[in-house]
Amino acid sequence: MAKKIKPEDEVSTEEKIKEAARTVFMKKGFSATRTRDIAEEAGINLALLNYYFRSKEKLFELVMMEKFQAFFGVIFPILNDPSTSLEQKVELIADRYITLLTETPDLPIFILSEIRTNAERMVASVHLDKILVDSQFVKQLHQRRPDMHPVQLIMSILGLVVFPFLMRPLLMQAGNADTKMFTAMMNDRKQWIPKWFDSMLKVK
Amino acid sequence: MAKKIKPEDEVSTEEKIKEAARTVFMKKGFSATRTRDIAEEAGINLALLNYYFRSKEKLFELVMMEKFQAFFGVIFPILNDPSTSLEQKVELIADRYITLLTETPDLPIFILSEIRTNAERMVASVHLDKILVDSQFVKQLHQRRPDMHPVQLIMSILGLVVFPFLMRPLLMQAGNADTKMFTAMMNDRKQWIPKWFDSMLKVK
DNA sequence: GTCTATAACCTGATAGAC
DNA sequence: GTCTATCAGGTTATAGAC
Repeated sequence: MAKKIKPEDEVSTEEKIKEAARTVFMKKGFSATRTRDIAEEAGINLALLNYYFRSKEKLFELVMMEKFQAFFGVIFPILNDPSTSLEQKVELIADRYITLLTETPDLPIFILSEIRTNAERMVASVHLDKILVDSQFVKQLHQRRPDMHPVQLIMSILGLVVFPFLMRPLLMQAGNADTKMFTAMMNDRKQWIPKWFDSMLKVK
Repeated sequence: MAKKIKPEDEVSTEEKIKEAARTVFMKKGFSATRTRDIAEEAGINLALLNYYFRSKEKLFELVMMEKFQAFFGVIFPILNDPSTSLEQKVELIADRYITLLTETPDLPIFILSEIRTNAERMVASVHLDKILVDSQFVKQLHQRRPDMHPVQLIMSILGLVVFPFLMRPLLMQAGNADTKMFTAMMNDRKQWIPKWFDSMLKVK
């Protein structure tokens, strides 16, 4: 307590802008966002945004890197953990992603939308190729089921976990689900996705 | 032949603009697209765009409705066909979607991105709720597996089929796949997705 | 550090000649 | 129908006062 100079609730202007940027960029994407929106959301003046972050692009990149990290940071450590089995990896991915995305459901559509315009730059910072090719996951899968392509398996798990969050706005608007029901459905998935893959992963 | 006034390759200016709009909107989305981009792509003047379509928004809505129809028009007739079994429906969905998306891989990200900004308007034109609730698919599933939620099943099929196309830019940029390999992987899916669901759909 | 005012630029849309 | 020129409004970014 004595160490703190500022009280908990006193947030720096810089952080206020960053937080506002997270909110607005996530909701509308880069192109549809105006710096004025961010300034208003932050409760500060437009000029301050440029004072702290130089430009809309620089501020965006900051947010993007953060979100990118949040999204892919979940899966990489799991895939590379030598102490877990294939089955446990599947279970962990399902569990961690559904937990993360239940908190921030807009994350996948944000990432995927912005990748569309910016695939080159984004990819440079992930190294999907390196990370996948010599991961524990790939080795384990090759040993167990050399006939299965690791990318196919990853895409299947992520498809089952992430895709519902991409359809969420449509489902909820159409009256097929409310927040509570959607969350319940996703928690169901935490249970049966691992079971589903268990039978798939059995040695032929 | 005698009926045709214009030769095959002579495309009307209106159609040239529409086609350019499809290309540019699909690639960049509404906000990031400038009417000047479309005019340039069409090889015509900016003024002509407004002459034929009045505004950027009107032109976009045209394209959007078309693509929306292309995307959802695949699944609805299959779900409502009384002459096919559940298993056949799964197989048809996988087959038709993978064929469609192999031709137009940008379709899903386009639809989902624009829904984010425009969920309300879009949903009005789909009636997901009505169409799902009293579809043949729902009836058949309820009879066979009353414990399974139809939305869960649809999301799973679509997740497995559509999600890879959303990851495509990332995979290809990262060097994990080229166009040919991606297409091969998706054709694999045409085969095993139906098999996968077959065992799932068996009566308990 | 924070504000107001404004510069500099971009973008959708139109007027008017041909 | 098609073009050039231009308007009107909006957007990012900065200058300069406090």
